[in-house]
Amino acid sequence: MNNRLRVLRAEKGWSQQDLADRLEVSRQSVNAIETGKYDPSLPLAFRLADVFGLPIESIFLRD
Amino acid sequence: MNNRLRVLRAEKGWSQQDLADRLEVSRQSVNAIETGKYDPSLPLAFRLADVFGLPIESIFLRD
DNA sequence: TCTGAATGACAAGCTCGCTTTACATCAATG
DNA sequence: CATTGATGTAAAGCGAGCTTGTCATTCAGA
Repeated sequence: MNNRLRVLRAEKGWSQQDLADRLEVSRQSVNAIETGKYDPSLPLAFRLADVFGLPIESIFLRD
Repeated sequence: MNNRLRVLRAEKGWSQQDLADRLEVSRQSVNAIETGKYDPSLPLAFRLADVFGLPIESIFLRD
């Protein structure tokens, strides 16, 4: 799964730690997801959608 | 996470095995997700969205 | 009745998602 | 320089997601 997290986070001007705090996960988790090490769980994907105010399908892309 | 899988599957007239085949997962996984034992991974949630032709957010509900 | 399809559930085992802790690199700023 | 903030990465550990295999129950139909 490809994702647009890095771009979306940059648009908000947030550090990985800022985003991690909003999501209530560790900074390493944010980093691992951004760098494509693994996909987030479904609940975490929903929290990302909420934080960015976007549907899940516009943050994560099939492929 | 609450989900509407049981209803959606019934609308299609599919057995758990039918849905499992389309998703390429085991019948036990479909059953476990329907009965709320755990949430699907994000890639599997995308496959469910594709199979039902619906956005993820209309299949899985925050809660 | 008997059989087969559908469902629910359990166990063991593997990998993935996430944690904490820790260390290294790089850029900017004093 | 020395420091600080942001980022990348790694290791160990735990629970979640998914597998195969198996068994029990229910219900429709020959």
